[in-house]
Amino acid sequence: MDALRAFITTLLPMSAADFDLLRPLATGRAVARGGYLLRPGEVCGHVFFARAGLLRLYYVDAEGKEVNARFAVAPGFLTDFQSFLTQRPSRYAWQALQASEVLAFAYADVQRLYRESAVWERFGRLMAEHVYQQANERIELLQFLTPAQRYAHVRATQPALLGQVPQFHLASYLGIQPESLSRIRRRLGRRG
Amino acid sequence: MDALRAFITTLLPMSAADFDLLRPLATGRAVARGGYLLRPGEVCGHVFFARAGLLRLYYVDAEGKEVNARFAVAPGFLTDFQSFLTQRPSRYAWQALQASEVLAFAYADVQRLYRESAVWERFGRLMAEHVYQQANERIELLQFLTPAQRYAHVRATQPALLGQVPQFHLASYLGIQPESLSRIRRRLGRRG
DNA sequence: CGTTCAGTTGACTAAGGTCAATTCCCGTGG
DNA sequence: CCACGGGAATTGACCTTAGTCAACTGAACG
Repeated sequence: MDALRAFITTLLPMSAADFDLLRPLATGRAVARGGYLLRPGEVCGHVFFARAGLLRLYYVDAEGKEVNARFAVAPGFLTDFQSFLTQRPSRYAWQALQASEVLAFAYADVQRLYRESAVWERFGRLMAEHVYQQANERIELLQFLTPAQRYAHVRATQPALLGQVPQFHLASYLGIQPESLSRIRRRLGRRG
Repeated sequence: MDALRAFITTLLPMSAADFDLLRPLATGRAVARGGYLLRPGEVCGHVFFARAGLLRLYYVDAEGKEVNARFAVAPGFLTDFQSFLTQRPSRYAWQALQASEVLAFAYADVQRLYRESAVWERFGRLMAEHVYQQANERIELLQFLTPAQRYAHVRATQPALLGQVPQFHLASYLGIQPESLSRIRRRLGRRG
């Protein structure tokens, strides 16, 4: 809970009393390596806060291929925001790449919290804005950079990912094939 | 103003009194074809509501090439949300493709409105969530579809754009060259 | 008319995809 | 301790697709 409080405080400082409104809504949950927090077709009913572990969000395309959309490293929030907001079935899956521990917050609880607390309503806005900015960075990564530049960017900005995420998962995240990533790495030199 | 109220109501129904909090913050502005609401390097100090017209948001990449990020058709909101939220210089430009009329809402006014009105704070959250969903659709367009599929998708979901936006601007939006778009159109057949 | 610029077409290049074979890495069991 | 097995990573050969560059067409406008 302390990690959660610290994380939330970076987005919006709040009193202990305000934070206590959230506390009873949390449900702990452990996910084994390979286990799922969300499967395609399910409605994403929770926002999760990862206390420990590593997970991937992936999409299954028309040909049945998995395409990684993002990775979540603890500590941090994760959800399918689209499915969560609309309460419609998700086309994504959240799978643990390493054994992970999360806190889960249910949709109805979150919506009620928004209604009952101006501070949390504000937090909701800041969170949505934060998530938007992440999405925006991903758009710029995809639209303005070549695959090699995208790899270099990830290496520069999230070097921890390179060590923790298998290369074929990273390739999918970058929008290329594992073979291509291997060749890009050779061209750029293996430092990092 | 009526168009604005109607647009806002689709996101969050609100009383006339609540809407009246926004009314005095609006400043009208006309933009000639080719004119700018925002230039690269400027801080995006406003949220705009387009009452009439057509505009494009574009990015200037490292080689000086313009890449279209999105189009705004009236009625609708437009801003560089990233620059607006952080109040840091934008790397984008908003340019009118057709003579346009907008209402402008200044950053300080919007932030004050959030602080002073729970309804508008909520609207801010819903707006951020809405913008996030748009960003998400764009990510899916870029990451999961081939250029030809992207064109087909735009043709299917925003057919009005095809008639109003010059083809070379659309190509840039799709992440390809004008010559490639021309060939894709030939391959798919020119219906639409 | 002639100028201009978007759009098209063709020839060629470059970069990533695909498929198959091989090597590397690491954990397991003898 | 070492041999083996299996998935990940790499490499090679070839294919597909978009990019590039240049020429040409066509419609809009003065």
